[in-house]
Amino acid sequence: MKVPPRRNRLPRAFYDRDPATVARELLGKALLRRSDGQWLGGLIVETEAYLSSGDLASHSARGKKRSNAAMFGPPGTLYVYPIHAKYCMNAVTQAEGIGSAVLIRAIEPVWGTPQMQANRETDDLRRTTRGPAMLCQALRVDRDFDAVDLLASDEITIASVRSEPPRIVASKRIGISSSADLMLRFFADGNWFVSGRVSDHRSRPTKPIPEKT
DNA sequence: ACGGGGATTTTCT
DNA sequence: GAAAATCCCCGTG
Repeated sequence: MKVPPRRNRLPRAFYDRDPATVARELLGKALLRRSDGQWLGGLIVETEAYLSSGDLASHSARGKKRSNAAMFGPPGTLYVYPIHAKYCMNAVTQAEGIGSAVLIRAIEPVWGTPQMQANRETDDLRRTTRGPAMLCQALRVDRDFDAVDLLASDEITIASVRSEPPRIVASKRIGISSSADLMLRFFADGNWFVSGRVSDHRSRPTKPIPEKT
C-alpha cells in the first residue's frame, strides 16, 4: 500500500464533530509519521472517545490545566500526555475551547514496519503498535508532539486511504474507573492488532498475510 | 516540598 | 491474573 499523498490529509472539518463520531470514522484511516526521512505508520484499528462533558474519565473533566491544554485546542490538534513513563496520543475534536478528543489505541503496521519494531525493541509484530503507549513508542511520538497541528505538521498526520471499510464494534473503554460504562471504544472487528480482550470481538482476530511490496 | 494515582506495559506465576 | 516498574502532574500543607 502506497503512502497517501499530502492532499489526502483529513480536513479540519473531519475533526470538528463530536468525538464518538470522529472515533468511529478514524478507523481505517492512515496514521503517518515522518521520522529520519522515512515514513512510519499504518491503519488505525482501535480508538476511544473522551467527551467534553458528562465524562469523568476525560482529562478535560476537571478543567483546563497546563498539562491538558492541547485538548482544548482547535480540532485536528494532537494531544499527547505522559503515563507511567510512556506516552499516549489523541486527536482533538470539536471547536477550540471544547475539551474533547479521540485516543488512538492501535494501528495495523503498514509503513516502515522494521523501523517501528526497532523503535520498540521487539521482533514481535503484534507487540509493535497494539496499545496506545506501544504505538507512541513505535512512532517515536513524545511530549514534543503535544499541541502539534495534524493539518500543518510535516512530521505527523492522518490521511484517508483506499482500504476495506472495517466492521466496527463498540465497547466500554479500557483501563478507566470513572464513567466506565460508556460505550466509547471502537475497533475493527477481528483485527489482529486491536488491544484488549479477544472476547470483545465478534469474529476471532486473525493474523494478516503480509502485503507484497 | 510531598505523596498518591494514572486513558500502560512488562514480567512473573 | 497480579504486581512491579516508573515519572509526571496536581492537590495539599
